[in-house]
Amino acid sequence: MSNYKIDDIQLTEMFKALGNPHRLMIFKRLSSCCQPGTQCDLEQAMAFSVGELGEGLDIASSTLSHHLKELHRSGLIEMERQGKRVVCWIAPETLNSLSNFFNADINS
Amino acid sequence: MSNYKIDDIQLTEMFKALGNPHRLMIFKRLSSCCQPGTQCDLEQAMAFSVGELGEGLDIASSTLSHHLKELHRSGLIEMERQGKRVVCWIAPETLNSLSNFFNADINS
DNA sequence: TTTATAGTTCGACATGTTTCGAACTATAGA
DNA sequence: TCTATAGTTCGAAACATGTCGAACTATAAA
Repeated sequence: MSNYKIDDIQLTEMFKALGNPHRLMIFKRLSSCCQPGTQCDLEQAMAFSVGELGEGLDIASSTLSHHLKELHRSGLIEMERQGKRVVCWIAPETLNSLSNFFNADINS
Repeated sequence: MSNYKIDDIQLTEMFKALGNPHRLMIFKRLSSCCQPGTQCDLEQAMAFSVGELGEGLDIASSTLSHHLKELHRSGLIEMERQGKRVVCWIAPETLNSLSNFFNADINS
């Protein structure tokens, strides 16, 4: 089921976060653990490190860090230090909530 | 079914368009004709005029016009002059495509 | 304790975005 | 044809964002 409703301010922040090509790439990379039609409920199972997320993006690490901070602030991703690295994963319920926004009860 | 895949550039533009509080409000207003769990297949049946979309937003008409242009350029909405007014409606397939993006096959 | 690896924070700069009001275009009706 | 209504375009100002390199912090390993 999961009908948790995100408020408009947070929704705007999430879309703003995804409205940048680099951040969209990062988000897609993080989403790649989720099988079609299902929710990624393993959460951290397929988490990526900051360095892995930046591969192929051709941006400075400081810029990458900034983008990840934006994704985190918007509520789209979670971050946690694990030893030398910081790992990231899609915030649970995020995919469902956003899918629902376009799917159904948008009616304010 | 409808598995039309939007490319990353257009996707970024759509999210950028929705990443503004005024434009998100407009988009939600336009989506309000769609019933929960269904696609709005009447298309223009519940189209709104530019003026109607700006009601309660408390922005200048030039600003409203700019926001609608952004929503249109991103591919989220359609616009058409009907007499004295210009009417807007959600671009068909948009809601499905975006819902699918979060629902399933994000895998680039 | 020193060194290497992994990220973050900071300041600066260039570029985009939001917003307005004024001036404009398009249509319909008197 | 003149006027009112509905939107758009333009230029300017204020503000936000994306980017970098340099300097920093945190952890692990030699």
